[in-house]
Amino acid sequence: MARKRLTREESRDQTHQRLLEAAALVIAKKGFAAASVEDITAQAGYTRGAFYSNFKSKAELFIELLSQDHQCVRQDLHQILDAPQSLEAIEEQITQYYLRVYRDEKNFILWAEARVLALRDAKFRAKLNAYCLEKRDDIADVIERFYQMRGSKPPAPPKDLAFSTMALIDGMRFFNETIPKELPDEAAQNALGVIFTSTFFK
Amino acid sequence: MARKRLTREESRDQTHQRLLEAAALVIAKKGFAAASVEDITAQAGYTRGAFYSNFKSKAELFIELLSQDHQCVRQDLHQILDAPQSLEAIEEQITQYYLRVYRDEKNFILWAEARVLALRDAKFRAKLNAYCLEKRDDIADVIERFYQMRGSKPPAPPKDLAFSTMALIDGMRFFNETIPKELPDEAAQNALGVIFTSTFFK
DNA sequence: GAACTCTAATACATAGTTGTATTTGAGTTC
DNA sequence: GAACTCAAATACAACTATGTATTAGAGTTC
Repeated sequence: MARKRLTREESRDQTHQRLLEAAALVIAKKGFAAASVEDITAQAGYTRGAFYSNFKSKAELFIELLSQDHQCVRQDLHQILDAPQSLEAIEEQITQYYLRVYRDEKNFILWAEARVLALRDAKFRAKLNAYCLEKRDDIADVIERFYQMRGSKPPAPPKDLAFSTMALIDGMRFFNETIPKELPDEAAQNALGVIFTSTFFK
Repeated sequence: MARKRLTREESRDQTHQRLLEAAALVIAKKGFAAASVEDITAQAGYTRGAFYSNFKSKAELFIELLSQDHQCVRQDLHQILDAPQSLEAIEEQITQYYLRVYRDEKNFILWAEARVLALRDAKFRAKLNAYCLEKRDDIADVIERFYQMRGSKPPAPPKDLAFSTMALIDGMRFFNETIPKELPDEAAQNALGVIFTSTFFK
């Protein structure tokens, strides 16, 4: 039960990370605007002093939180996609990967919060857009390689098709979350599948 | 310049409506959570007394605001779609209609706010879902009639396709709003067009 | 037009939030 | 181990928001 005696830097990093995790919980639960600094630090087991000593503002904390999730998702995605493979394998792996991400309710809510915040905070929007474009480009790469493998031409610029894909998935995820009864997983996947198939495989 | 002397009911209705309009402005500007009752009434030229005399809560006001917009949009849509017409005419009119709705930034933001609020307020979500399903059914009707006219079978249940359509449009609208530089109107429309075409016209 | 009624203003009491200024104490340096 | 440094706690002052209770005054009723 010997608890390690932390160095100052380790201790600070621990606080920093705990605050981020607590913020994820509280923001998902109450929403970004309604989540007070007090709420976040209390959830993490600290007082507000810890917050102001670690972050300049709530928005800054939030963007760091999103950054971490973005990097995680991105890394996972690359691990799947970077090895060259067959069309069928890619399809299968993307589906599997997608199902995994799709299930994570907390992070889904965080990104939804982030999007509305981006509508009115220009600085925040700039950061978020950067992540968004990275993701788009990753997806556009896949689409481009996909069409190359098939030897056909994409029906629109791959980057635009990538935006469409992201829009479609996010939007469906929203309905799936708020009206699960009317749009169960199977229906959502089926509808997505139809559109993907007809767009990318026709 | 003779200002009409209003009856009590007229006066009350006027206040009610003005508060709704002011709320639309303020909520779009600051977000639902950050928009205080004071902000809203001040914007309308009243004090908080007017608010509490007209609404039970901010959420109730908001849902009424959304209801009005929903009914407007719906009525407009029906006016276009209810008269039987050719495939080409429908396509053209939907495009025109869509472009009009697509432009309205304020209401777009309001619905985005509404969606995140729906994630955590069950009562609010129930109301919003009702509007959402009405819209889905309207669109599903169009899709169904569309395939009947063409004499082919829809590739998925029309209601699910309707959800996809809504998801896609909302999602693209979001990118178009936050990253207009990367996704200008033409690109968004083009990408949407490709997906619609390949899904519905293949 | 006097008594009445209801809408919106005002007053009030409470509670929550923010950021900074200051203090405390655990880690660091020598 | 004494002096030092910095992360986090605490204290503080200003501000904002909420809902209700009460009041004022414009419409209504007779």
